[in-house]
Amino acid sequence: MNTRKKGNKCSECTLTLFSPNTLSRSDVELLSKNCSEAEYSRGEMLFKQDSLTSHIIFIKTGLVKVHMRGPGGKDQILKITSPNSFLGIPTVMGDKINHYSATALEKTIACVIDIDIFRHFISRNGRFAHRIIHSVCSDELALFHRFVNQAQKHLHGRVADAILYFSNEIYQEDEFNLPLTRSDLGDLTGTSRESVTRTLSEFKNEGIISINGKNLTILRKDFLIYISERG
DNA sequence: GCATTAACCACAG
DNA sequence: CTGTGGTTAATGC
Repeated sequence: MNTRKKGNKCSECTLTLFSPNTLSRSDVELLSKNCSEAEYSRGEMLFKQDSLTSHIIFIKTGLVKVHMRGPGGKDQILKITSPNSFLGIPTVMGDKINHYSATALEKTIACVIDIDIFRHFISRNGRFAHRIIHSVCSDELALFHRFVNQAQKHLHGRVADAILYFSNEIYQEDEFNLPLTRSDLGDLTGTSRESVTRTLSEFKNEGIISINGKNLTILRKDFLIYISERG
């Protein structure tokens, strides 16, 4: 496998921009020798639950779902990862085996980084480590919120949350194409695909959103927020 | 009891 | 992959 394609310099990669002024020139040089850019198409797995890991992945463009299969065999989406973030840190730092899978939701370009070099940066470069801890912590906070919301809100609130999440966090638009199937939305909101379908058409009938297929437009964001807040 | 919520199942585009 | 309808279990008046 070609690790350094012509014109594919680490110094120009968004990874080095991830935390400005933290990686020295020699760090970047080292990184160049231990990472490789890869492209994943929709539905392709970046890594799979229960398999061994040997890499950290940095998402440059695209969208990835991080999901875990539970004891009942049902999938739960833990989070959706957008560009400029790392994937697989908990696995690499906490265990050797992936506790979850990662699957591309759309065409995704990512940098695959050797774990030893990643650990090296963490232990030698305080600024880099700080930046990583910061991102791991915001992930954890976001997860705490989702966890509580999931447990305490009703179906409508959870689906409203998901719509607002895509609109606010991912697309910054009121109109967008859902990157997930209904079944995936069920896995994300902890419900069944049928309930997602029903809830979305109820929102549509009530004039809160307009939806056909994957294309969704938020018509009454205030209502959506209201529903999100009161289960 | 009766109503509501939401999962599960089956079948049809 | 989606939408729909019927059934069913749990929970709350």
